[in-house]
Amino acid sequence: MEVVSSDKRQATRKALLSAAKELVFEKGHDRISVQEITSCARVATGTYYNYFDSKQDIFYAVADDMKDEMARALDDSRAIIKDPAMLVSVTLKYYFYQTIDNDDWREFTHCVGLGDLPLQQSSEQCLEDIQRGIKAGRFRVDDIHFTQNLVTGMVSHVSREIQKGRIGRNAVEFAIRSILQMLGLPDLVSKALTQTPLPPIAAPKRARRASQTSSDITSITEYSSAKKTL
Amino acid sequence: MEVVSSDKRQATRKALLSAAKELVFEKGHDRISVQEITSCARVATGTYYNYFDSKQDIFYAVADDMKDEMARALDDSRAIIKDPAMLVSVTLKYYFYQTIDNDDWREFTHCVGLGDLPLQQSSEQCLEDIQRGIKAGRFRVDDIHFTQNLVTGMVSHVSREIQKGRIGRNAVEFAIRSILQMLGLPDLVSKALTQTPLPPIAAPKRARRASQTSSDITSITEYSSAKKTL
Amino acid sequence: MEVVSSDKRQATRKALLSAAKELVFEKGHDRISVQEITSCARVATGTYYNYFDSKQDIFYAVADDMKDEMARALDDSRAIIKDPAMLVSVTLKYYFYQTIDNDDWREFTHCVGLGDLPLQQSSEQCLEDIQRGIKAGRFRVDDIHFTQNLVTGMVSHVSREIQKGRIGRNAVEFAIRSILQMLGLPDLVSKALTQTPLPPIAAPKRARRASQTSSDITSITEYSSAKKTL
Amino acid sequence: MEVVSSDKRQATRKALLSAAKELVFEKGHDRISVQEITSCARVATGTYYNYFDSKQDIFYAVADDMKDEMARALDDSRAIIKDPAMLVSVTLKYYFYQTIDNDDWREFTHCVGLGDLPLQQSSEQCLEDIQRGIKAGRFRVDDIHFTQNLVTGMVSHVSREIQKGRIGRNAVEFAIRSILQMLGLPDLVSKALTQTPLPPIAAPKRARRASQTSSDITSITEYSSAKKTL
DNA sequence: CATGAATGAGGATTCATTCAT
DNA sequence: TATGAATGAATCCTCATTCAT
Repeated sequence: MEVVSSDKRQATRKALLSAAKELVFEKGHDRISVQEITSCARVATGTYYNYFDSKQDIFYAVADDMKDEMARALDDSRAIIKDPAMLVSVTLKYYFYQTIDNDDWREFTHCVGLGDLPLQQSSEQCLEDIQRGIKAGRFRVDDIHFTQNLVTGMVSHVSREIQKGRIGRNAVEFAIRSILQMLGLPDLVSKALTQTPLPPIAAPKRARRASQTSSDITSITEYSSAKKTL
Repeated sequence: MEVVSSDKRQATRKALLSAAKELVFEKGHDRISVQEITSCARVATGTYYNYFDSKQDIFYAVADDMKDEMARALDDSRAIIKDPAMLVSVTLKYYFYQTIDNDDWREFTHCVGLGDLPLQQSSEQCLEDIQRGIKAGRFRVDDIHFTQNLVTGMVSHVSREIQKGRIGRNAVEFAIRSILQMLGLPDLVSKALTQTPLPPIAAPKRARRASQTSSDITSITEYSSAKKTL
Repeated sequence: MEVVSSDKRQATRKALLSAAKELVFEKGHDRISVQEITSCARVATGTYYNYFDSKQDIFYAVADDMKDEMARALDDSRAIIKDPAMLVSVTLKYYFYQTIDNDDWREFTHCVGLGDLPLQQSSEQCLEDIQRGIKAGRFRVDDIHFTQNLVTGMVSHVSREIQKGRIGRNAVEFAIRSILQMLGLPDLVSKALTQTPLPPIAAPKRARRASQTSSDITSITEYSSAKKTL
Repeated sequence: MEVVSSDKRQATRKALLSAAKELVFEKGHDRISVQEITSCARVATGTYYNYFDSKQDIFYAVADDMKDEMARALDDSRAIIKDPAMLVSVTLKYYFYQTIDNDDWREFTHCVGLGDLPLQQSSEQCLEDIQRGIKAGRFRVDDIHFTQNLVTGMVSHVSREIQKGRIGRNAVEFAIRSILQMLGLPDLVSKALTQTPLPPIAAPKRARRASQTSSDITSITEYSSAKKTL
């Protein structure tokens, strides 16, 4: 009974979330009305407020949803990694590149007025990862919470700097290596771990409508391959 | 009398523009009402529509205003440059860095819903620059309009890529060198011109409130100096 | 089974009534939603409509509930009174003072939009009382129904006048005496019965929060003792 | 120009106020929607918000309006009174009886959720009256502000008590006499002034629809004449 | 041109009520 | 009967835009 009800409830909630997500990418957050969301989700206006307290609320929920998607996509890869250091390395790398490259996320956070919010590992999981490494004898840190906080801060900071073009993309590897060193790993190990290529993780993407930006200057996009030489 | 009236007209228009600009940086574009703009500019509500056709209109005007400011700041430097190639080089470099670094512009275009609009040289001026180079015998191009278009496109494209962190900042010099070569300059000359340091141009900036982002992770900001080594 | 079900039914009904009553005294009638009532009564929204036909309905029911409480509190006193004239006298006095002094009732009726509804004996009971007096040979009236109606009307009228301050509180005794005379009692008896002090009846009251009105003018409250001399 | 504009503005404002006042007496404050007010005032919905900030606001304005009416009605009488003591006496008496008897005010404040707000002289005017008496050598008080506050408090308190029927109407004279004594007048003078009959002041009244209360019991209203004997 | 009152469509939010389970 | 999700009309309020003066 609870299950049935819960099922229906979740379905409606999901419908609203999907509608909201879809609309955000069509128009900008402030152009969207609650009525548009509900009619797009094929429910009545009032139904919205059975699930969210205010118009803004749903956007935060969508953000959480996207974060969960990210996390889930990574979980499969994380599951088969035994080495704590490798786990940290892979996880950080994943979030770095998602923050930088996941245009959906960037567009969404901007549209919704969340600014340049970086995609990040939950601090809980980060903490667990560090603790696991300590138990396994691979990490050595003084204050575990402070360390976690610092790691989170570094990721956030470096992501932003890269996004703003103030530092290059290879700063990612550099940052991860530094973090691993901070966790007490020897230099060489840090370096080695960093260079391990990312296992192919199916980062969630929306179906894209053809971007109109590059189409008219395609002949120029060869320059982006220049990054290898720069 | 025409002059006086015209003066007054420009004054009112300027007041409206200033009000709009100021408000955009305080609140987000959609939080601003026409009535706020007019009351901030100390004119009546209706007056607005003697100068602009719609609410959106003023934001485009503000954008143009900011572009003009940019252009004027550059004009002094351009005035003393005789060599067309140098002119192109300096101008492109200026707009590149403005696009990338001028946070006011970025914030403004975003707030106003103009997206990631790059700051660019007007196509007219660009055309003139190319023509001047041709007359002076320094440039050699087949189709002058096509060339101008291509240049504009490249700047736009490369700016965006840098902003997204997909290529490093040094892509700027690379791009300029490529453009100069496209215009028919020999390799060495292109290279030389590119490396000429930018004369100090007083890029217009608003008074900034201290950013709170990096302050709490200052110990980490050393990494941003890493960009030199990366 | 009918009994069990009926028991449960009454319990739910009571829960709703209590919730409604409680909420009325916290917020004003229009601030209360059906959903608040149900959640306060710990039942589902829809359950409400198994007991009441509309939102307003429950407030009438609460009013009846309060009236019943009043009546019950009086019943003990009435039970031991044998003399019909005394019964009428005591009953009328009770309702008079309840109407005037019972702030809960006043607040409630106002909040709920019932206006200045006086607390009154049910006309049925009033009729019985009169009939009993007639059978006992103490009352003498022409038209029993008309008399009952008149009594009811007088109580209602006098209560209101006292509440509006147009006549003093002692009008209560005067009114009762007049009614007794109307019922055919000799003058002296009427007078004597009227002056019989009210037996202490535990008038139902809610727990009150301290009134903040008089506290700041305490030095003045001595004047309220003036009522004895006026 | 200012005058013209102001004229129109005041006209609209007045229309809204009248509409609101009228509607309050038809329905209860919460039954009234802004749209009803505006349509009753024959203006557009939005116009309301050019004059009042919220739905509640207009009711406070109506209250002020009614207060002003009261004050103006009294002003003629006040204008011809030279003696400060007489001025105080007459003024207080006026407000007392308005608070008690003005059913419009009572109904209005209740409907609007202002409770039993007493009609009072503005504290400014009260202060002036006291000061005038002092200058004329008729009053003698220690702290003028404290005295004013006390007077205000007494009026408020006594009004309420009378309304609740806890003290008789004659408490009015008693209260005024006490106040005059507080202001330093000799006993006999106070008494004499108090008994001066109120000059006939045209207290503002709305056209009343026939009250349904007393109509059916008219034969009983003779009892209200009982107040003389009580 | 300037003014500012008037407009009314549009949007967020609430809530009495219904109904399928 | 109980449930609680769904409904959508109603309400408050905002604001771009118009227009008479």
